Amino acid sequence: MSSTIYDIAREAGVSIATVSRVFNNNPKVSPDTREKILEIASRYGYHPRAQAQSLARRKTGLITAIVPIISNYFFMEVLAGMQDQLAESEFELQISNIKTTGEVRGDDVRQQVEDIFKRGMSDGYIVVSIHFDDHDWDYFKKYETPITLIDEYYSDFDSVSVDSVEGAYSATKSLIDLGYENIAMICAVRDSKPVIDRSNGFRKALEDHQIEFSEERLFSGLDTERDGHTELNGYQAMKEILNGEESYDAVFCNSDIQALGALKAMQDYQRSLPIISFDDLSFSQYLGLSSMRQPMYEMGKIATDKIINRINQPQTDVTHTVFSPELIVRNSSFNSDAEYLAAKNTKSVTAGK
Amino acid sequence: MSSTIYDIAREAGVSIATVSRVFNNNPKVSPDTREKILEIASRYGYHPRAQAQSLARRKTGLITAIVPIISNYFFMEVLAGMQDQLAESEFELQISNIKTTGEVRGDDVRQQVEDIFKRGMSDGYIVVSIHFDDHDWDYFKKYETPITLIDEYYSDFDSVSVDSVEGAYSATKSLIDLGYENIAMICAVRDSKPVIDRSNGFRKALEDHQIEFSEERLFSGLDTERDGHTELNGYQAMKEILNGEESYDAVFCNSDIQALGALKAMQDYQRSLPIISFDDLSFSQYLGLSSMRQPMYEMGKIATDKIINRINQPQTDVTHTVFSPELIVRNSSFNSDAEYLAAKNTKSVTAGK
DNA sequence: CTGAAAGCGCTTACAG
DNA sequence: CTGAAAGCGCTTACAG
Repeated sequence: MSSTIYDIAREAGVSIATVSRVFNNNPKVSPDTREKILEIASRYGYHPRAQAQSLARRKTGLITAIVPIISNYFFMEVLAGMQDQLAESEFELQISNIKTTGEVRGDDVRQQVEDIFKRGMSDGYIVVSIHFDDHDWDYFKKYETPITLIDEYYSDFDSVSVDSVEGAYSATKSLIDLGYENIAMICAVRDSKPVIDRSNGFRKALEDHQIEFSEERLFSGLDTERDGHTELNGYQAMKEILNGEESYDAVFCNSDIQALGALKAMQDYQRSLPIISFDDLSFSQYLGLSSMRQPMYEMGKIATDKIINRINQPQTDVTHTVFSPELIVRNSSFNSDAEYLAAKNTKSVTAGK
Repeated sequence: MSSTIYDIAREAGVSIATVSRVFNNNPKVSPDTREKILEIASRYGYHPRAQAQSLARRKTGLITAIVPIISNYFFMEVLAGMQDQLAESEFELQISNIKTTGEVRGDDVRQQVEDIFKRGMSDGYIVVSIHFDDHDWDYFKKYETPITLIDEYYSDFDSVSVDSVEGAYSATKSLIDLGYENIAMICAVRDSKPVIDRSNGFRKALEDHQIEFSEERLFSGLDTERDGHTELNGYQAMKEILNGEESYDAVFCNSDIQALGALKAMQDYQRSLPIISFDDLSFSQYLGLSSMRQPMYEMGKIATDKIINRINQPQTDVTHTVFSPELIVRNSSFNSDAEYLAAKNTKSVTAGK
């Protein structure tokens, strides 16, 4: 394609080493030479080819975030944290999306992730919301490449996550504390990691408060796109709750995106049930939706910090950061706005920002 | 770091050329040799380094999507289209985010984009929702690299976009046809490209229907984050509309994300105004929000198709695809659900999916 | 079917 | 301050 270091060197009447030095900000180049080279380079639109540099330097200056398409909104907020943290570093961010739904099975997901590691494109990888068992993670150690996990835990890789079980427990408990007794949960695809954790927390909270748990309290929706983390899935699940025999008096919902659908179902069926969900995406505030807040931005920042440290200091001890999600109370927790306002004035409630 | 082609060749007792052939699926390798090499490679976790391959092949097999952080939700849907289209090709997708807001000025944005081109990381670039004047785009031609534009137009690069002016015109007209006469518009940062186009369409629709246009009909909100494409901005703008002297009877809103805030403002102030917005993000259906639909998924697909063609056939004629956005009518267009239901049964309304 | 060799576009001691 | 040369890890005609 375009010009190379040889073209510039020839034109400037110097060796390629000197041209290289100019672009690496090596101070040992005379001002005159430097200026001349810069001028010629800019005329030719020359810049060292990234691939050639990585090869010669034996490092790429890149960090790759590996993200399932599923994580959509969640990831957008994590991403912002990564960006901001990276801004002060010498690394650039690349994003690789992998498919985790549809006809794609577990093995296939592992293969996709492995392919990314194999290509050796980056100096380090931040893997977001991808869940494997210990055996699989263990297998990846053979690539000897720095890896940091977000929203997942494995003992030998740095990680940052939120305690989902505890989060679901507190959300459910807060509903119980508000006086609701017959609580349902909107799940998603039952064997997905978040659903397993959150339904466990839900169950435990009920049992700890002498409310009988049964599988029938769990509604999973029909849509399995993105493991059921869709508006449609939440709509379907809530519809089932509203139209069933049992009359539930409150709902804990697996994710904000599903809650959006659930809210719509309540509206369509002219029924209203208190609901608390999980994530606290940026739009939830505008829906008046109570939610367990995952500090996604911070998670992105911390993970980025960890991966950079590990790239620079491969031998440091592995660290795990686990956040306790915080409940953001908004009016969806209540049967009416009046109740919400009343509650806001007592200290039992953490006001939404 | 890990093993190279030399390690594998030595271990297998062959030349590196043979190892290379195996990984390039060159049929001219004896089955025995192939199997042996594959076995050894898998034991070592060997795979050709992407950087070295690109250098030797003089192509990277990569397509980079350059995206402003601003485009968030819009981009998520475009991305899905790119993924699906890429699945059948030999290319992989990389995403590069650039900052376009905060302290970052126009020149800085150009510099960020240029840096990406310069690094020469990819065989082609899809630039999403980044707006420059002709002079700047012209300047980029010197990189002689394939570029496709989404949500932007420049004569010498392939592009796919939506006619924003026309879209705003139809949205406004549909409000007028419904009988509203005193219509306000929620803008965002006034000199951003989408706002300029959409307010022009808005203005033209009013004027064509003998409704006087004035700058006072335009409400811009205070928040300038992401050029004002935020929930908060929409909230602020709607608050101003509701609390002003003038009593407007309907609102055209610059984007769905702002409409979300506007809806919340109506709720908080216990007032309801018919509203139509622009984008039709996936959640809008669940808000009952009428919106001009941008076919984002298709735009992603088409752009991907164009860039691949150009990489393979650099000399083809430049093509431009311009969509006319389609109005998706939901109940936010009306003063009450009853009106919506009534309208649904006449043919003047395109039903929401 | 296989190997020796040139080349991709850089960086970086080393020597001066 | 500058250059010659080796090396980064591959691919790909060319010759056999």
